[in-house]
Amino acid sequence: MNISAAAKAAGLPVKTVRYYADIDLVDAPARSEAGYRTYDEASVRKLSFIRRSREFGFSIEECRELLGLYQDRDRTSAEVKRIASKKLQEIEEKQRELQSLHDELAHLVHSCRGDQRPDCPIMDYLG
Amino acid sequence: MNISAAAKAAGLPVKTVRYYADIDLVDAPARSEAGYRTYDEASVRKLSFIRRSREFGFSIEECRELLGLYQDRDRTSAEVKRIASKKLQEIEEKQRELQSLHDELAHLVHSCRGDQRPDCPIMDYLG
DNA sequence: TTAATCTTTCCAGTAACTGGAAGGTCAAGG
DNA sequence: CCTTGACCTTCCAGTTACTGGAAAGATTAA
Repeated sequence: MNISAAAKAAGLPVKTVRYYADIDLVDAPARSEAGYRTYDEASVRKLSFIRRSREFGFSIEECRELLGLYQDRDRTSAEVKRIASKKLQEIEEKQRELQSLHDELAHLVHSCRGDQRPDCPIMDYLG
Repeated sequence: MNISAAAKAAGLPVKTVRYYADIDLVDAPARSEAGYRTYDEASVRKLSFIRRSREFGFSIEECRELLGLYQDRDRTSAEVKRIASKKLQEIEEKQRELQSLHDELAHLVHSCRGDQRPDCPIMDYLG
């Protein structure tokens, strides 16, 4: 799999996929005869995991820590569990925030007439 | 109201409040005798509007556009509704993604023995 | 064969802050 | 009145996480 197929599968721009290897967030991929980066399913899963983590406000460094959970075989599973549980709590908090954001916006959208009259409650609320 | 009170009321860092005026996203605030920025309820509402919009995933430029919509009463609410509906769909997609991230991590946490042995069963998952 | 569409590296630029120095202001306590 | 400490100011530099573009090599489809 070349970089654009992998990027598409992971839901990331090609540039970003290269960038993540440049900063050693992921391993440098194998290269083809011609020097093209080649990817497999495992690297795509990893990139996808990073994308999802990034979308929810985890910094690159936090992603590094999360990936480390899976990769550092020297860690005891107790430590993995502790770190993962902490991140899980953070994710659950983000879920609650996102839900309230969703409810708020949904309420506004549904109470908006959407016609030609400039009396939209979205504007009233956010203004 | 000085900048820190306004920032607190709007839920933004002081630095960010100054930044938003620097980039002309909001009007430059009035100044006290000593040169301190002074804010009123209206400017706090506007800053709060921007914070909320940013939390909904609008970029600074989109915030500029939304502020323009809000301030131009000749626009129809249909246009505002269209933009807000699009953002709502994006939030719903984010919710699905966040759930999958949650599930993945929860699986890791729950399948971990939590003892001293480094044999978490899904450590191989990401390659 | 040729045009289009990949891919590479490298370097520069962007978005949206964020930190820190150097210094002025203000309210409270001694 | 003086000092202390928490404010505030400007300016400039640094950060994070990409993102764009040039120049050149590789691959594919017609």
